[in-house]
Amino acid sequence: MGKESGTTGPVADTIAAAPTEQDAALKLLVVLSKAYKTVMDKAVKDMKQRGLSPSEFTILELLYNKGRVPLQQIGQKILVTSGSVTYNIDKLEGKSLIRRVPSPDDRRVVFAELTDQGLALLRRIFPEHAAAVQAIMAGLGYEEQLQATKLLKQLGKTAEQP
Amino acid sequence: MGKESGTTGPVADTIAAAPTEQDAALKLLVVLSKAYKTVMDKAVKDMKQRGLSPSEFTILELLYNKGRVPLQQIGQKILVTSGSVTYNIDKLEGKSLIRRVPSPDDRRVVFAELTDQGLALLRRIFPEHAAAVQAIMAGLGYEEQLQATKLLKQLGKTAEQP
DNA sequence: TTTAAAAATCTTAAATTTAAGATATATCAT
DNA sequence: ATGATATATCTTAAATTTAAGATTTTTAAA
Repeated sequence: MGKESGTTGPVADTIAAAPTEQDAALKLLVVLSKAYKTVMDKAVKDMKQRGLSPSEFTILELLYNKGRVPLQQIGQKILVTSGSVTYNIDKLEGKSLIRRVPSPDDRRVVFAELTDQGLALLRRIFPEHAAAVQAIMAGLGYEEQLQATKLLKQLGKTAEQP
Repeated sequence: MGKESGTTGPVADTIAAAPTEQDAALKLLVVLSKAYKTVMDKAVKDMKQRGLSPSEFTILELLYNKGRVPLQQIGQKILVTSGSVTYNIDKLEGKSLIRRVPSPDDRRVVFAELTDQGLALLRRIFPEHAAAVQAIMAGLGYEEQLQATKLLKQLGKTAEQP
């Protein structure tokens, strides 16, 4: 038996040779998953301490940055289904952190926007959260973070398959 | 009003200056999330076409690569809770793709291992899936994939906070 | 040995997400 | 205007995940 070779499969029993193209892709998927979950676990812990689920927090953050946003765009931005948007917007509205505002131009459209209370909350919470995220990402130096961002952006941009 | 500046926040109204350290960290989190979800969406689509949920598939893949694995280690490897492991192992056992094997050494421990049927399935499915993953990751070239893997591994390795 | 603490699996209920379809409105070509 | 198609939100049920705690077994100390 050869030495451990990560998640590369029953084949890879060579001595630290360069991975094949396919192995590189498979390994990237594994590492991406693990990094995402590890990082998210910590970020989520920070969010929950503030009484918000990750989806709730992400929506609030979006509204904080963008102002008034149609529900549909929220789903597109944070990549969840319309059902999930409705569910979370309901919860946030129940907490009086956001409000629904019907569009005057298009009666199908409903905007979400922060209430004064929601804005006040974010003004207080966001800097703390940002500091927490900074700490979470400290495994990479500044330049490495920029590099990772560039690569991940490129990876995420792969054309949608219709 | 300044030009669009991504998700950097209400502050960033400078002209494409270098992001602050905190902005770099926040942006990395956003880009990591999006890349993960975009990539996973496609990988999951591939898995579901084969009648398996992502968790089921990931567990099968793990057993395919590692052989007999204690349930607890499965949870650690794929980063889900023990409840989720039980749920998915039950489903896979129901499909006769894996079987539970009690450890002879430690009666608390239960191994999961592929059945002949499960092994046959993976031998057929895995190469196709690997090809799909390769296509999904094609947004990055080979060297870029290695680089991304290195960075993500480093990022995911941040020490656990007790 | 008895006890205390740790570890592994499972159970249960609640939380969350998705998938599919329903409804209302808008757009566009007739 | 009419009708067809597309879009936006919501509803519902099912699937999945988590959180918390129960049970069993192991380990180590007294």
